[in-house]
Amino acid sequence: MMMMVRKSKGLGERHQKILEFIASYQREHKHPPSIREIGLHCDISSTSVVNYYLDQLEKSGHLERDRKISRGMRLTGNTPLGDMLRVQMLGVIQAGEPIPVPTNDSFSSFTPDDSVEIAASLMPSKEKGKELFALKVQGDSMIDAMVNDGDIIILKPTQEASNGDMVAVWLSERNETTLKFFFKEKDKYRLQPANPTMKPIYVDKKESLEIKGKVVMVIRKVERYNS
Amino acid sequence: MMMMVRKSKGLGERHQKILEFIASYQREHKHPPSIREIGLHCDISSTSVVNYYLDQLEKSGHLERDRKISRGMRLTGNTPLGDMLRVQMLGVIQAGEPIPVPTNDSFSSFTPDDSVEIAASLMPSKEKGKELFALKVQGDSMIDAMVNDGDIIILKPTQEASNGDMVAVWLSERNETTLKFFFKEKDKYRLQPANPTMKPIYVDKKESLEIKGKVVMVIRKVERYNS
DNA sequence: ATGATACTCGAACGCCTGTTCTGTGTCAAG
DNA sequence: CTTGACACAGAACAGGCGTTCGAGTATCAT
Repeated sequence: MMMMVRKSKGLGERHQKILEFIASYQREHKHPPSIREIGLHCDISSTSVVNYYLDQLEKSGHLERDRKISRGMRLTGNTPLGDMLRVQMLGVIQAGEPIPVPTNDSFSSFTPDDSVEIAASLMPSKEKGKELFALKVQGDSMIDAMVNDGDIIILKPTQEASNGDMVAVWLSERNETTLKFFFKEKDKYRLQPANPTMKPIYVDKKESLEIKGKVVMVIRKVERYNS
Repeated sequence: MMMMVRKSKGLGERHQKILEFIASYQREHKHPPSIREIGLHCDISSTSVVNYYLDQLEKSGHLERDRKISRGMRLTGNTPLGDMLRVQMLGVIQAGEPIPVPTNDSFSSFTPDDSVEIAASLMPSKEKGKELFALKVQGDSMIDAMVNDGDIIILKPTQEASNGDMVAVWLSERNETTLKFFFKEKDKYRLQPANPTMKPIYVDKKESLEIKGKVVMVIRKVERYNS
Protein backbone atom coordinates (compact mmCIF):
# COMPACT_ATOMS: atom_id res chain seq x y z
CA MET A 1 0.00 0.00 0.00
CA MET A 2 3.02 2.21 -0.10
CA MET A 3 5.73 2.16 -2.69
CA MET A 4 7.94 4.86 -4.01
CA VAL A 5 8.52 3.77 -7.52
CA ARG A 6 11.13 5.16 -9.75
CA LYS A 7 10.24 5.06 -13.34
CA SER A 8 12.77 3.89 -15.85
CA LYS A 9 15.98 5.85 -16.13
CA GLY A 10 17.95 8.24 -14.02
CA LEU A 11 19.29 7.91 -10.53
CA GLY A 12 16.65 7.13 -7.98
CA GLU A 13 16.61 8.35 -4.45
CA ARG A 14 17.93 5.01 -3.33
CA HIS A 15 20.75 5.06 -5.83
CA GLN A 16 21.75 8.50 -4.69
CA LYS A 17 21.67 7.53 -1.08
CA ILE A 18 23.80 4.48 -1.64
CA LEU A 19 26.32 6.43 -3.65
CA GLU A 20 26.59 9.06 -0.97
CA PHE A 21 26.92 6.49 1.74
CA ILE A 22 29.72 4.69 -0.03
CA ALA A 23 31.55 7.96 -0.47
CA SER A 24 31.16 9.03 3.14
CA TYR A 25 31.98 5.58 4.46
CA GLN A 26 35.08 5.45 2.35
CA ARG A 27 36.18 8.82 3.62
CA GLU A 28 35.76 7.73 7.18
CA HIS A 29 36.98 4.16 7.10
CA LYS A 30 39.46 4.34 4.26
CA HIS A 31 37.85 1.34 2.68
CA PRO A 32 34.50 0.63 1.04
CA PRO A 33 31.51 -0.66 3.02
CA SER A 34 30.16 -4.17 2.80
CA ILE A 35 26.80 -4.93 1.28
CA ARG A 36 25.27 -5.40 4.67
CA GLU A 37 26.62 -2.13 5.95
CA ILE A 38 25.11 -0.34 3.01
CA GLY A 39 21.77 -1.92 3.66
CA LEU A 40 21.94 -0.99 7.30
CA HIS A 41 22.58 2.68 6.72
CA CYS A 42 20.30 3.06 3.77
CA ASP A 43 17.30 1.37 5.32
CA ILE A 44 17.44 -1.66 3.13
CA SER A 45 16.76 -4.81 5.03
CA SER A 46 17.91 -7.32 2.47
CA THR A 47 21.38 -7.81 1.14
CA SER A 48 19.92 -8.91 -2.13
CA VAL A 49 18.30 -5.55 -2.65
CA VAL A 50 21.55 -3.78 -2.03
CA ASN A 51 23.13 -6.12 -4.50
CA TYR A 52 20.30 -5.30 -6.86
CA TYR A 53 21.05 -1.60 -6.73
CA LEU A 54 24.76 -2.10 -6.84
CA ASP A 55 24.31 -3.98 -10.08
CA GLN A 56 22.39 -1.10 -11.55
CA LEU A 57 24.90 1.45 -10.41
CA GLU A 58 27.58 -0.64 -11.99
CA LYS A 59 25.72 -0.85 -15.27
CA SER A 60 25.13 2.88 -15.26
CA GLY A 61 28.82 3.44 -14.76
CA HIS A 62 28.71 5.06 -11.36
CA LEU A 63 30.40 2.19 -9.68
CA GLU A 64 32.97 -0.49 -10.30
CA ARG A 65 32.74 -3.86 -8.66
CA ASP A 66 35.10 -6.69 -8.01
CA ARG A 67 32.68 -9.51 -7.54
CA LYS A 68 33.39 -12.08 -4.93
CA ILE A 69 35.75 -9.74 -3.17
CA SER A 70 34.79 -8.19 0.11
CA ARG A 71 34.12 -4.52 -0.21
CA GLY A 72 35.37 -4.72 -3.74
CA MET A 73 33.64 -1.65 -5.00
CA ARG A 74 34.74 1.83 -5.86
CA LEU A 75 33.14 4.96 -7.16
CA THR A 76 34.03 6.17 -10.59
CA GLY A 77 34.19 9.77 -11.68
CA ASN A 78 36.23 11.65 -9.18
CA THR A 79 38.48 9.93 -6.72
CA PRO A 80 39.81 8.10 -9.72
CA LEU A 81 42.33 5.45 -10.37
CA GLY A 82 45.62 7.21 -9.84
CA ASP A 83 47.32 7.28 -6.53
CA MET A 84 49.22 10.09 -5.07
CA LEU A 85 52.24 10.62 -3.01
CA ARG A 86 52.84 12.66 0.04
CA VAL A 87 55.97 14.71 0.25
CA GLN A 88 57.22 16.38 3.36
CA MET A 89 57.13 20.10 3.68
CA LEU A 90 60.46 20.75 5.31
CA GLY A 91 60.29 24.48 5.62
CA VAL A 92 60.71 27.65 3.70
CA ILE A 93 63.25 28.80 1.19
CA GLN A 94 64.22 32.43 1.08
CA ALA A 95 67.19 34.48 -0.02
CA GLY A 96 69.83 34.90 2.64
CA GLU A 97 68.83 31.84 4.54
CA PRO A 98 70.12 28.31 4.19
CA ILE A 99 67.43 25.88 3.25
CA PRO A 100 66.58 22.82 5.24
CA VAL A 101 67.43 19.50 3.67
CA PRO A 102 65.98 16.11 4.46
CA THR A 103 67.58 14.49 7.44
CA ASN A 104 69.03 11.13 6.79
CA ASP A 105 66.61 9.05 8.79
CA SER A 106 65.45 7.32 5.66
CA PHE A 107 61.71 7.27 5.58
CA SER A 108 60.94 5.87 8.93
CA SER A 109 59.82 7.77 11.97
CA PHE A 110 58.07 10.17 9.68
CA THR A 111 56.69 13.20 11.33
CA PRO A 112 53.57 14.20 9.49
CA ASP A 113 54.67 17.65 10.42
CA ASP A 114 53.38 19.21 7.31
CA SER A 115 53.11 17.68 3.93
CA VAL A 116 51.77 18.16 0.47
CA GLU A 117 49.92 15.65 -1.58
CA ILE A 118 50.74 15.37 -5.23
CA ALA A 119 48.90 13.35 -7.80
CA ALA A 120 51.35 10.71 -8.91
CA SER A 121 50.24 11.23 -12.48
CA LEU A 122 51.72 14.68 -12.37
CA MET A 123 55.18 13.56 -11.50
CA PRO A 124 57.47 13.89 -14.48
CA SER A 125 59.89 11.07 -13.99
CA LYS A 126 59.48 7.93 -12.01
CA GLU A 127 61.03 9.71 -9.08
CA LYS A 128 57.92 8.67 -7.26
CA GLY A 129 58.15 10.56 -4.06
CA LYS A 130 60.73 8.29 -2.55
CA GLU A 131 62.87 11.07 -1.25
CA LEU A 132 61.17 14.14 -2.48
CA PHE A 133 60.64 17.09 -0.23
CA ALA A 134 58.78 20.33 -0.49
CA LEU A 135 59.61 23.90 0.41
CA LYS A 136 57.50 26.97 0.61
CA VAL A 137 58.93 30.01 -1.07
CA GLN A 138 59.10 33.10 1.07
CA GLY A 139 59.77 36.50 -0.39
CA ASP A 140 60.02 37.69 -3.93
CA SER A 141 63.65 36.83 -4.38
CA MET A 142 63.03 33.82 -6.57
CA ILE A 143 61.18 35.80 -9.14
CA ASP A 144 63.87 35.33 -11.71
CA ALA A 145 63.07 31.64 -11.60
CA MET A 146 59.40 32.25 -12.22
CA VAL A 147 58.72 31.37 -8.65
CA ASN A 148 56.66 33.65 -6.53
CA ASP A 149 56.15 34.29 -2.88
CA GLY A 150 53.99 31.56 -1.43
CA ASP A 151 54.69 29.02 -4.13
CA ILE A 152 55.43 25.46 -3.21
CA ILE A 153 58.36 23.78 -4.85
CA ILE A 154 58.90 20.06 -4.92
CA LEU A 155 62.48 18.94 -5.12
CA LYS A 156 64.61 15.88 -5.14
CA PRO A 157 67.65 16.04 -2.91
CA THR A 158 70.92 15.79 -4.79
CA GLN A 159 74.40 17.20 -4.69
CA GLU A 160 75.09 16.93 -8.37
CA ALA A 161 73.13 18.32 -11.22
CA SER A 162 73.16 17.79 -14.94
CA ASN A 163 73.18 20.63 -17.37
CA GLY A 164 69.70 21.99 -17.70
CA ASP A 165 68.45 20.93 -14.30
CA MET A 166 66.68 23.47 -12.22
CA VAL A 167 68.37 23.46 -8.88
CA ALA A 168 68.21 25.10 -5.51
CA VAL A 169 71.69 26.34 -4.69
CA TRP A 170 73.28 27.97 -1.72
CA LEU A 171 75.88 30.54 -2.67
CA SER A 172 77.73 30.92 0.58
CA GLU A 173 79.97 33.72 -0.64
CA ARG A 174 76.96 35.70 -1.63
CA ASN A 175 74.98 34.47 1.33
CA GLU A 176 72.07 33.69 -0.87
CA THR A 177 69.77 30.86 -1.75
CA THR A 178 68.47 30.84 -5.26
CA LEU A 179 66.70 28.78 -7.87
CA LYS A 180 68.33 28.59 -11.25
CA PHE A 181 68.93 26.38 -14.20
CA PHE A 182 72.31 24.80 -13.84
CA PHE A 183 75.01 24.64 -16.51
CA LYS A 184 78.58 23.62 -16.04
CA GLU A 185 80.99 25.47 -18.32
CA LYS A 186 84.75 25.52 -18.78
CA ASP A 187 85.89 27.15 -15.60
CA LYS A 188 82.70 28.29 -14.07
CA TYR A 189 79.08 27.50 -13.45
CA ARG A 190 76.35 29.32 -15.28
CA LEU A 191 73.16 29.82 -13.33
CA GLN A 192 70.49 30.67 -15.82
CA PRO A 193 67.29 32.32 -14.64
CA ALA A 194 64.10 30.77 -15.87
CA ASN A 195 62.92 34.07 -17.15
CA PRO A 196 64.51 34.39 -20.60
CA THR A 197 64.65 38.15 -20.35
CA MET A 198 67.04 38.01 -17.42
CA LYS A 199 70.75 37.52 -17.63
CA PRO A 200 72.48 34.50 -16.16
CA ILE A 201 74.86 34.81 -13.26
CA TYR A 202 78.22 33.13 -13.30
CA VAL A 203 79.86 31.44 -10.39
CA ASP A 204 83.54 30.68 -10.42
CA LYS A 205 84.37 27.09 -9.72
CA LYS A 206 86.45 28.23 -6.79
CA GLU A 207 83.47 29.77 -5.19
CA SER A 208 81.57 27.37 -3.10
CA LEU A 209 78.35 26.35 -4.65
CA GLU A 210 76.17 23.97 -2.76
CA ILE A 211 73.47 22.26 -4.71
CA LYS A 212 70.70 21.40 -2.33
CA GLY A 213 68.23 19.79 -4.61
CA LYS A 214 66.76 19.57 -8.03
CA VAL A 215 63.39 21.11 -8.60
CA VAL A 216 60.85 18.81 -10.17
CA MET A 217 57.69 20.81 -9.75
CA VAL A 218 56.31 24.18 -8.82
CA ILE A 219 52.84 24.63 -7.44
CA ARG A 220 51.13 27.93 -6.90
CA LYS A 221 47.83 28.36 -5.17
CA VAL A 222 46.41 31.57 -6.49
CA GLU A 223 44.44 33.26 -3.83
CA ARG A 224 44.50 36.97 -3.91
CA TYR A 225 46.84 39.73 -4.74
CA ASN A 226 47.64 42.13 -1.95
CA SER A 227 47.98 45.57 -3.42
CA MET B 1 69.24 -26.23 8.08
CA MET B 2 68.60 -23.11 6.14
CA MET B 3 67.33 -19.92 7.57
CA MET B 4 67.78 -16.35 6.56
CA VAL B 5 67.46 -14.60 9.81
CA ARG B 6 67.02 -10.96 10.34
CA LYS B 7 68.48 -9.68 13.48
CA SER B 8 66.66 -7.11 15.50
CA LYS B 9 65.44 -3.92 13.98
CA GLY B 10 64.95 -2.47 10.56
CA LEU B 11 62.95 -3.68 7.64
CA GLY B 12 63.76 -7.22 6.68
CA GLU B 13 63.69 -8.63 3.19
CA ARG B 14 60.32 -10.14 3.94
CA HIS B 15 58.88 -6.89 5.21
CA GLN B 16 60.06 -5.10 2.13
CA LYS B 17 58.63 -7.71 -0.16
CA ILE B 18 55.26 -7.61 1.52
CA LEU B 19 55.16 -3.85 1.42
CA GLU B 20 55.98 -3.82 -2.25
CA PHE B 21 53.45 -6.48 -3.02
CA ILE B 22 50.68 -4.62 -1.26
CA ALA B 23 51.54 -1.50 -3.20
CA SER B 24 51.63 -3.22 -6.56
CA TYR B 25 48.54 -5.24 -5.84
CA GLN B 26 46.70 -2.13 -4.85
CA ARG B 27 47.76 -0.37 -8.01
CA GLU B 28 46.51 -3.22 -10.11
CA HIS B 29 43.34 -4.23 -8.32
CA LYS B 30 42.34 -0.93 -6.74
CA HIS B 31 41.97 -2.66 -3.42
CA PRO B 32 44.33 -4.25 -0.92
CA PRO B 33 45.21 -7.94 -1.07
CA SER B 34 44.01 -10.51 1.44
CA ILE B 35 46.34 -12.18 3.86
CA ARG B 36 46.36 -15.35 1.80
CA GLU B 37 47.14 -13.50 -1.38
CA ILE B 38 50.09 -11.87 0.27
CA GLY B 39 51.38 -15.19 1.44
CA LEU B 40 50.94 -16.68 -1.99
CA HIS B 41 52.96 -14.03 -3.77
CA CYS B 42 55.59 -13.64 -1.12
CA ASP B 43 56.36 -17.33 -0.68
CA ILE B 44 54.85 -17.57 2.75
CA SER B 45 52.90 -20.72 3.24
CA SER B 46 51.07 -19.84 6.40
CA THR B 47 48.55 -17.10 6.92
CA SER B 48 49.74 -16.76 10.46
CA VAL B 49 53.19 -15.75 9.27
CA VAL B 50 51.76 -13.08 7.05
CA ASN B 51 49.73 -11.92 9.98
CA TYR B 52 52.91 -11.96 12.02
CA TYR B 53 54.66 -9.62 9.61
CA LEU B 54 51.65 -7.46 9.13
CA ASP B 55 51.58 -6.89 12.86
CA GLN B 56 55.17 -5.79 12.81
CA LEU B 57 54.63 -3.50 9.88
CA GLU B 58 51.72 -1.99 11.69
CA LYS B 59 53.74 -1.43 14.83
CA SER B 60 56.55 0.14 12.85
CA GLY B 61 54.08 2.49 11.29
CA HIS B 62 54.37 1.34 7.72
CA LEU B 63 50.89 -0.02 7.62
CA GLU B 64 47.46 0.58 9.02
CA ARG B 65 45.06 -2.23 9.68
CA ASP B 66 41.37 -2.55 10.22
CA ARG B 67 41.26 -5.84 12.02
CA LYS B 68 38.45 -8.19 11.25
CA ILE B 69 37.80 -6.46 7.98
CA SER B 70 38.69 -8.14 4.75
CA ARG B 71 41.59 -6.48 3.05
CA GLY B 72 41.39 -3.76 5.66
CA MET B 73 44.93 -2.59 5.34
CA ARG B 74 46.57 0.40 3.78
CA LEU B 75 50.05 1.72 3.42
CA THR B 76 50.95 4.84 5.28
CA GLY B 77 53.35 7.45 4.12
CA ASN B 78 52.67 7.63 0.46
CA THR B 79 49.39 6.82 -1.19
CA PRO B 80 47.62 8.37 1.74
CA LEU B 81 44.13 9.13 2.75
CA GLY B 82 43.13 12.13 0.76
CA ASP B 83 41.20 11.99 -2.40
CA MET B 84 41.77 13.93 -5.49
CA LEU B 85 39.83 15.44 -8.24
CA ARG B 86 40.21 15.20 -11.92
CA VAL B 87 39.90 18.33 -13.98
CA GLN B 88 39.59 18.39 -17.71
CA MET B 89 42.37 19.72 -19.81
CA LEU B 90 40.46 21.71 -22.37
CA GLY B 91 43.32 22.93 -24.48
CA VAL B 92 46.02 25.52 -24.59
CA ILE B 93 46.10 29.17 -23.80
CA GLN B 94 48.34 31.46 -25.79
CA ALA B 95 48.47 35.10 -26.74
CA GLY B 96 46.55 35.97 -29.85
CA GLU B 97 44.24 33.02 -29.58
CA PRO B 98 40.89 32.73 -27.86
CA ILE B 99 40.87 30.17 -25.14
CA PRO B 100 38.47 27.27 -25.00
CA VAL B 101 35.85 27.33 -22.29
CA PRO B 102 33.94 24.44 -20.83
CA THR B 103 30.96 23.45 -22.90
CA ASN B 104 27.76 23.24 -21.02
CA ASP B 105 27.26 19.50 -21.07
CA SER B 106 27.56 19.36 -17.32
CA PHE B 107 29.75 16.52 -16.28
CA SER B 108 28.11 13.64 -17.98
CA SER B 109 29.41 11.95 -21.08
CA PHE B 110 32.83 12.81 -19.86
CA THR B 111 35.50 12.37 -22.43
CA PRO B 112 38.67 11.48 -20.62
CA ASP B 113 40.23 13.38 -23.46
CA ASP B 114 43.00 14.67 -21.36
CA SER B 115 42.86 15.51 -17.73
CA VAL B 116 44.94 16.44 -14.75
CA GLU B 117 44.65 15.01 -11.32
CA ILE B 118 44.95 17.36 -8.40
CA ALA B 119 45.17 16.40 -4.79
CA ALA B 120 42.04 17.75 -3.19
CA SER B 121 44.06 18.91 -0.24
CA LEU B 122 45.80 21.41 -2.46
CA MET B 123 42.68 23.17 -3.56
CA PRO B 124 42.41 26.55 -1.89
CA SER B 125 38.70 27.02 -1.51
CA LYS B 126 36.04 24.41 -1.42
CA GLU B 127 35.64 24.84 -5.14
CA LYS B 128 36.21 21.14 -5.30
CA GLY B 129 36.64 20.50 -8.96
CA LYS B 130 32.98 20.76 -9.75
CA GLU B 131 33.46 22.89 -12.78
CA LEU B 132 37.15 23.47 -12.85
CA PHE B 133 39.09 23.14 -16.03
CA ALA B 134 42.72 23.17 -16.95
CA LEU B 135 44.71 24.82 -19.70
CA LYS B 136 48.23 24.35 -20.85
CA VAL B 137 50.18 27.51 -21.38
CA GLN B 138 51.86 27.83 -24.73
CA GLY B 139 54.47 30.46 -25.41
CA ASP B 140 56.20 32.93 -23.19
CA SER B 141 53.53 35.58 -23.37
CA MET B 142 52.22 34.98 -19.88
CA ILE B 143 55.52 35.63 -18.27
CA ASP B 144 54.29 38.78 -16.63
CA ALA B 145 51.90 36.61 -14.66
CA MET B 146 54.69 34.35 -13.47
CA VAL B 147 53.43 31.70 -15.78
CA ASN B 148 55.81 29.97 -18.09
CA ASP B 149 55.58 28.03 -21.29
CA GLY B 150 54.37 24.55 -20.52
CA ASP B 151 52.75 25.40 -17.23
CA ILE B 152 49.35 24.06 -16.40
CA ILE B 153 46.80 26.44 -14.98
CA ILE B 154 43.65 25.38 -13.21
CA LEU B 155 40.76 27.77 -13.45
CA LYS B 156 37.18 28.15 -12.48
CA PRO B 157 34.91 29.43 -15.20
CA THR B 158 33.33 32.77 -14.41
CA GLN B 159 32.36 35.97 -16.13
CA GLU B 160 32.79 38.22 -13.19
CA ALA B 161 35.77 38.73 -11.02
CA SER B 162 36.38 40.40 -7.72
CA ASN B 163 39.22 42.77 -7.13
CA GLY B 164 42.35 40.79 -6.59
CA ASP B 165 41.35 37.71 -8.52
CA MET B 166 43.75 36.35 -11.04
CA VAL B 167 41.83 35.97 -14.24
CA ALA B 168 42.26 34.83 -17.79
CA VAL B 169 40.93 37.61 -20.00
CA TRP B 170 40.45 38.00 -23.69
CA LEU B 171 41.15 41.50 -24.92
CA SER B 172 39.46 41.45 -28.27
CA GLU B 173 40.63 44.89 -29.30
CA ARG B 174 44.17 43.90 -28.68
CA ASN B 175 43.59 40.41 -29.94
CA GLU B 176 45.29 38.96 -26.96
CA THR B 177 44.71 36.47 -24.18
CA THR B 178 46.43 37.22 -20.93
CA LEU B 179 46.60 36.33 -17.28
CA LYS B 180 46.42 39.20 -14.85
CA PHE B 181 45.21 40.24 -11.47
CA PHE B 182 41.95 42.04 -11.89
CA PHE B 183 40.98 45.37 -10.35
CA LYS B 184 37.99 47.48 -11.20
CA GLU B 185 38.65 51.19 -10.91
CA LYS B 186 36.63 54.33 -11.58
CA ASP B 187 36.34 54.27 -15.30
CA LYS B 188 38.63 51.49 -16.28
CA TYR B 189 39.97 48.10 -15.39
CA ARG B 190 43.44 47.64 -14.08
CA LEU B 191 45.15 44.43 -15.05
CA GLN B 192 48.04 43.96 -12.72
CA PRO B 193 50.84 41.58 -13.65
CA ALA B 194 51.86 39.15 -11.00
CA ASN B 195 55.43 40.24 -11.28
CA PRO B 196 55.68 43.31 -9.06
CA THR B 197 58.41 44.80 -11.16
CA MET B 198 56.14 45.09 -14.16
CA LYS B 199 53.64 47.83 -14.75
CA PRO B 200 49.91 47.21 -14.92
CA ILE B 201 47.96 47.74 -18.10
CA TYR B 202 44.74 49.67 -18.11
CA VAL B 203 41.69 48.81 -20.12
CA ASP B 204 38.97 51.33 -20.69
CA LYS B 205 35.54 50.14 -19.70
CA LYS B 206 34.38 50.77 -23.23
CA GLU B 207 36.85 48.28 -24.50
CA SER B 208 35.52 44.83 -24.50
CA LEU B 209 37.04 42.69 -21.86
CA GLU B 210 35.97 39.10 -21.61
CA ILE B 211 36.78 37.30 -18.44
CA LYS B 212 37.09 33.65 -19.20
CA GLY B 213 37.92 32.24 -15.86
CA LYS B 214 39.54 32.73 -12.53
CA VAL B 215 42.85 31.06 -11.93
CA VAL B 216 43.01 28.98 -8.79
CA MET B 217 46.26 27.15 -9.29
CA VAL B 218 49.38 27.01 -11.38
CA ILE B 219 51.40 23.86 -11.79
CA ARG B 220 54.75 23.62 -13.42
CA LYS B 221 56.54 20.41 -14.16
CA VAL B 222 60.19 21.30 -14.29
CA GLU B 223 61.93 19.12 -16.75
CA ARG B 224 64.78 20.70 -18.57
CA TYR B 225 65.77 24.03 -19.92
CA ASN B 226 66.38 24.24 -23.64
CA SER B 227 69.25 26.57 -24.23
C1' DA C 1 73.66 -26.95 28.10
C1' DT C 2 69.87 -23.75 28.57
C1' DG C 3 66.71 -20.49 27.93
C1' DA C 4 65.26 -16.47 25.32
C1' DT C 5 64.19 -14.63 20.96
C1' DA C 6 62.99 -14.65 16.22
C1' DC C 7 60.82 -16.98 12.62
C1' DT C 8 57.97 -20.50 10.32
C1' DC C 9 54.23 -24.05 9.55
C1' DG C 10 49.78 -26.12 9.41
C1' DA C 11 45.31 -26.65 10.80
C1' DA C 12 41.09 -25.45 12.78
C1' DC C 13 37.52 -22.07 14.21
C1' DG C 14 34.11 -18.89 13.19
C1' DC C 15 32.59 -14.61 11.69
C1' DC C 16 32.05 -11.82 7.48
C1' DT C 17 30.39 -11.39 3.04
C1' DG C 18 28.77 -11.94 -1.70
C1' DT C 19 25.48 -14.84 -4.09
C1' DT C 20 21.27 -17.08 -5.07
C1' DC C 21 16.57 -18.65 -4.63
C1' DT C 22 11.83 -18.17 -3.37
C1' DG C 23 8.06 -15.21 -2.56
C1' DT C 24 5.21 -10.77 -2.32
C1' DG C 25 3.13 -6.42 -3.52
C1' DT C 26 2.73 -2.58 -7.17
C1' DC C 27 1.77 -0.80 -11.52
C1' DA C 28 1.18 -0.32 -16.38
C1' DA C 29 0.39 -2.47 -20.84
C1' DG C 30 -2.26 -5.73 -23.50
C1' DC D 1 -8.16 -9.66 -15.82
C1' DT D 2 -3.79 -11.40 -17.00
C1' DT D 3 0.90 -10.75 -17.63
C1' DG D 4 5.26 -9.16 -16.84
C1' DA D 5 8.66 -5.87 -15.44
C1' DC D 6 10.06 -3.71 -11.20
C1' DA D 7 11.11 -2.97 -6.34
C1' DC D 8 11.82 -5.46 -2.20
C1' DA D 9 12.21 -9.04 1.78
C1' DG D 10 14.13 -12.97 3.96
C1' DA D 11 16.59 -16.95 4.40
C1' DA D 12 20.04 -20.13 3.32
C1' DC D 13 24.46 -21.41 1.16
C1' DA D 14 29.28 -21.44 0.21
C1' DG D 15 33.45 -19.38 0.27
C1' DG D 16 36.58 -15.82 1.76
C1' DC D 17 39.21 -14.25 5.34
C1' DG D 18 41.21 -12.82 9.81
C1' DT D 19 42.38 -15.03 14.07
C1' DT D 20 44.22 -18.28 17.21
C1' DC D 21 46.66 -22.25 18.90
C1' DG D 22 50.06 -25.77 19.16
C1' DA D 23 54.45 -26.99 17.71
C1' DG D 24 58.94 -26.98 15.48
C1' DT D 25 63.58 -24.85 14.19
C1' DA D 26 67.54 -21.73 14.14
C1' DT D 27 70.55 -18.09 16.35
C1' DC D 28 72.62 -16.17 20.24
C1' DA D 29 73.77 -14.73 24.83
C1' DT D 30 74.27 -16.74 29.44
